[in-house]
Amino acid sequence: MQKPVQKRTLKTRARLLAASVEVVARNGYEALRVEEVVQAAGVAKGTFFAHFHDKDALMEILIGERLAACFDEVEGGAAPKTVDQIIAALEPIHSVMTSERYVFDLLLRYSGATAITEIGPIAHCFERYFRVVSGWLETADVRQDISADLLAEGVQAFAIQAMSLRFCALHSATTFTDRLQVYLEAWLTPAA
Amino acid sequence: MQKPVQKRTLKTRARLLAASVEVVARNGYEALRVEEVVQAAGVAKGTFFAHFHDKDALMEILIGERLAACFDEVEGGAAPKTVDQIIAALEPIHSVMTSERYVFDLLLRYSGATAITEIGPIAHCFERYFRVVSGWLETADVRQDISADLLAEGVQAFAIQAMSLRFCALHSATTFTDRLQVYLEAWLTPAA
DNA sequence: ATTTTTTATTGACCATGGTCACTTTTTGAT
DNA sequence: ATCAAAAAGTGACCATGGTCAATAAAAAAT
Repeated sequence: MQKPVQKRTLKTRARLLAASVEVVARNGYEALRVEEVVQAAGVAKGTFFAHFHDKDALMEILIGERLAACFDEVEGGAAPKTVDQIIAALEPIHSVMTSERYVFDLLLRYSGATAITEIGPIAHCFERYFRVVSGWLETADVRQDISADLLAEGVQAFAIQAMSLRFCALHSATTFTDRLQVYLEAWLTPAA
Repeated sequence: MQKPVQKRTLKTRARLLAASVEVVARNGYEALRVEEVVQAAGVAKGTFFAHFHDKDALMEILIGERLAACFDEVEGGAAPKTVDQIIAALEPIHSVMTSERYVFDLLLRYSGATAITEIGPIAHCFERYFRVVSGWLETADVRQDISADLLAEGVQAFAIQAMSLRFCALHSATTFTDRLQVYLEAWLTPAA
């Protein structure tokens, strides 16, 4: 996968990815079947697994790309200063992350790199989330007693918590945004 | 499943659970195969799925029971007052939760109730986690500007974050306990 | 006791992700 | 151009979770 020298390889991989995007567009991520993808791409099943270690690896790429596009957009704008602005700025990212329960579960599963040598697309996204938020917090209107990095880790933890509860029937009284706002105000601008 | 009136049903279910515990004891949760369980229990495969909706439902029960035992133990002790004491008190629970990556992933996946009518064993555990910690925080040496409930939600979020990073090769420099301590001090006793 | 009805069990079968020995294609050396 | 070696592709096959019509057992009705 590191050195796809042959032109054929690139073309096959591109066909597989294009077919996957198409299949996902039709029925969502969860409903994607490898069989469907290889048929749409016109290759054999074995070829799929020569290009992607497993189905999850393909999903990582697809979802990772979508999130990367979100990050590009988000980083294009001005750095948010307040809690409300931060939540608003992150909204497109959180929206994609919670677009499907299946997607969110997969994100959590691959949020950390298993081995140092292979940092997957999703782990990259979480790294980027951390860096972006940390960058904002350095000049934002927030508590200064702890580092922006630590604050950013907390923002990530609370965002994940709020997204988790979004899928939970028990806590559906509060909306995702409202909950995240309560969390982040308590975390970023404590009054104690 | 609600009304197992027949004695036979209870016996079969008990045999399946006992066999499962045995299988898990031998090779861990991840390696459990339904085929292995039904063979050990001496029943047909279909019987398994008449008693448990799917493999995950069995896992929820097994892991839920283990966690419940931890909670019983933890709740038996005195209420911790400081961050260090809280971390120490929760240690047995966090230990089980991170005993296997497979277990942790499953916990995250079922931490929320899908439907209000059916709160699974794992969702119950997280509810209990929340209640226990919230109870402690009411009389603990922590910030008082926000409710104990909100503080407890944060503790849960940070604990999950710390546990996640425990499985992440990128952030293995810091240990789980150290990281959680940094988080909770910043969350529960902010100096700003 | 016999029949009927409800409940539990069975195992052949299916769906789907993943493997691998073999074939085909490409590349590079002669 | 020809051939040997390397890379890519193939599809029959496997592993495993899950289904369901048929069967057996238990409970209720007669």
